Amino acid sequence: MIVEDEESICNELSKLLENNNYEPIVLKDFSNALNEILKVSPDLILLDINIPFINGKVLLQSLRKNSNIPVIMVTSINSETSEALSISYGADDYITKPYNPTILLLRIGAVLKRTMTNYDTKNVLTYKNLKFDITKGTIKKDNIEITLTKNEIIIFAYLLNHQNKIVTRDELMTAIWDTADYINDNALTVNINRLRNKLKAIGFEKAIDTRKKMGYILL
Amino acid sequence: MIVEDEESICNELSKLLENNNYEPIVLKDFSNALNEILKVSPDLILLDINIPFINGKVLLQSLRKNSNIPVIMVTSINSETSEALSISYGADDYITKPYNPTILLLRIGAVLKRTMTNYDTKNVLTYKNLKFDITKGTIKKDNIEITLTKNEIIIFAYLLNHQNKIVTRDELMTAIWDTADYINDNALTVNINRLRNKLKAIGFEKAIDTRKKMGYILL
DNA sequence: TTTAATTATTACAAATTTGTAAGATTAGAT
DNA sequence: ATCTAATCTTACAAATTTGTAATAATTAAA
Repeated sequence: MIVEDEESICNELSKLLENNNYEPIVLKDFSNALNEILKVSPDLILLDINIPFINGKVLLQSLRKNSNIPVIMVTSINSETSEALSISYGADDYITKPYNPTILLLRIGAVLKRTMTNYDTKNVLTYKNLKFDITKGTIKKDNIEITLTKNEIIIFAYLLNHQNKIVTRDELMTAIWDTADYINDNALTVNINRLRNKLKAIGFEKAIDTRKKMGYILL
Repeated sequence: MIVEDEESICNELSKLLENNNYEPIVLKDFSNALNEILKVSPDLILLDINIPFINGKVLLQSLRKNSNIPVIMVTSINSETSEALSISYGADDYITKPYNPTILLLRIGAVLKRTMTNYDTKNVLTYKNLKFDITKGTIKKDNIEITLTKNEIIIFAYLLNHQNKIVTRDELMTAIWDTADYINDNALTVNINRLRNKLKAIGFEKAIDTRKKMGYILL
């Protein structure tokens, strides 16, 4: 995700990233940046320190209260103080404008490599403003924590790994029982129902949407 | 992991990778390559197509029967046929010698980026010649599959994420119950015991080693 | 070699999870 | 607007998982 107000730079960056098999998203509404970031949940953020409405460092600080999404700070001034400050606010790396495309790509690769292997990115999936510990089967939102059972974990993980795509009932049944022609096809419905009730308890009433005759989708 | 017989190239590559925060391991014994690879379970393999004892392509083919570890093929001949063949044998990318260091780093970054985000790398951990589906809590070895319970999943995942390091009983208790001063400290011992029995059933009798007064270690 | 602390094993009861059945609701086709 | 197939809800019994306690085995220190 590119968080940057100069449109020419946004376009340049988008093209560069697309050509290297990334899927750049440009953040436009800075007034609601934090929510937007949490909603999209990008793999990495290129964050310009000088954006309108909100200071980049302040945004980073609030983001860090909810998320470990890797952030590379982008700034026009090359000062050691700036760099040190960015890192202390929770940035993963720091780069100055004008950037060298190759160097930028290498830094992105390095940050992703570093962050993709730690516990949190391997075992904790993020969905909006909640964190799903896939191993423990716990979902944390603010200070509330709920616990999922084995089948609920499988369903939620599957939906999360296919977010914004319709997932068929057969797919889910195969994920749980390794076969879709389960004796009682209602068993899935019941398990979905149980998961939904737990999600409702933490304020996600309409997270799992039914697409009749097609399947389910995690919004 | 570097699979290459020319020592000068090995040294060069190792230095390059170390300088970029990777942890290169050079494979020396080609006669037992497959087992060695599965034992080490590296994040990525640079595989020279012309190594002694075993043909690189054959090695890749046997590897793919057990593992999805990303592989970049290295060859001295630049032919489209070679490239197509490597990919068809299951390589993730292809590069020719002599390589440009920057390009190599970019390709490594690109391959890791691609592979780190798919289901198998996010939800399936590899341990020796078995695969642990962290979401379903199943361990597969050859054609045998065992199922772990919630606590066993937490313990095994924790040990796996701290492989070859001693893990204290307190750490494990905190991982399971969020607090180490659990009412009955024997509960952990019992759960370790249950996990060990299941691992024994698939031929991993001595995987979890006790380090008395210190904790446990996954070998 | 003996001793004491640490870790392992086993069986059991309580708690949780799961599938099932039976009935209620919903949405889309006619 | 009606009907029907698809999905949902609820309660219950069976199966699984879990912690506990009592006892056994092991290891490191004295």
